Amino acid sequence: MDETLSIGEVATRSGISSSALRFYESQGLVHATRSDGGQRRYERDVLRRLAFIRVAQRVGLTLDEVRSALSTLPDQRTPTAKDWARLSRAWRPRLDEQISVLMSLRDQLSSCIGCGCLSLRACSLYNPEDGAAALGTGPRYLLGDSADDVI
Amino acid sequence: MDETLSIGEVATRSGISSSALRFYESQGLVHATRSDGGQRRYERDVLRRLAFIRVAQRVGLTLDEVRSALSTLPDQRTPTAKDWARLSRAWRPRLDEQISVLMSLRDQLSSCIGCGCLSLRACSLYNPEDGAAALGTGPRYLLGDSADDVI
DNA sequence: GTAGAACCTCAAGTTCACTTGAAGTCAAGC
DNA sequence: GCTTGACTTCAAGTGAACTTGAGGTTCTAC
Repeated sequence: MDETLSIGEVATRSGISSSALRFYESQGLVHATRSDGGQRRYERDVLRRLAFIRVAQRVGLTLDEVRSALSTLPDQRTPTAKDWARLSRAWRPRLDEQISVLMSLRDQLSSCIGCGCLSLRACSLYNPEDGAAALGTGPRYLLGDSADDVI
Repeated sequence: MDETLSIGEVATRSGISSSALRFYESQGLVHATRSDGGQRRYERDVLRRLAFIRVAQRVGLTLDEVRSALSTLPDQRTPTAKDWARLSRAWRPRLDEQISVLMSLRDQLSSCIGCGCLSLRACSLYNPEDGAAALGTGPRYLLGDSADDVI
């Protein structure tokens, strides 16, 4: 009975696939030691770390942001409940904002449904307050551009 | 003064880039006639269609879903305000669900912050009610898997 | 000691919603 | 007539978060 876990065990217990675990390691999100034969061996506290990652993703963080957050954890000792609480507290405003954006979208939609306009200054579904600017190339998962004077 | 718009005019008025407009056409989301020289000419009502697409994306629809929705519009006549209202009414439950998922995440997070657990049955941040199953390959923008017994 | 499951690496593929670039054509004003 | 800017097509690239596959090694159990 040793104290470490194989990648398969971690995958089963965390619900995160082995390939994703290897990917996370390549991205510096988790760490594993190796067996004599070169296979990954995980400390038990990796599970909490993975839990953090999972929930952070649900909150909408990118893995880059997750890495930054994790990098503020102490290196020397196993993080405590307090450490994790500190990190997750930072999500609150973010969640609040997401919720309020969706709620205002819903409310505006209700008033737009009456007229079927969908498209005007009067409607303003177009101009969400969050000025999420140029996102570069690639897909846009949330559009935040402005587009006035349509129709 | 003709009645149609060039791609540049549509881009300016809709806030959607020319390349995106061409892409939308290739995906069957919008339609354009052609000038004698082969350049795109848009009817004025394309702007409302684009408005619909934009807002639908903000609600979280994929372009595939947008195409399905648009395909229920009448082919023979220009869609009326009523037509658009019918389509956007379908978004309401979707928005409601998104909001409630985020709100329960926020609430659970609040109670978890107290203990820093982030990871347990007691916490349940892991098991969101929406059973969004195997999403196939590619990135996961919203995780909905279950992973019990972590830690 | 060996079968078979589980692991390893590395490169390439996947999805979505576009963008970028190359190489050429059209349209408007002077 | 000519320049210039706006347009055309088509192929390939982008970013995020992984997955898949090929080809090989290790671990465990009998």
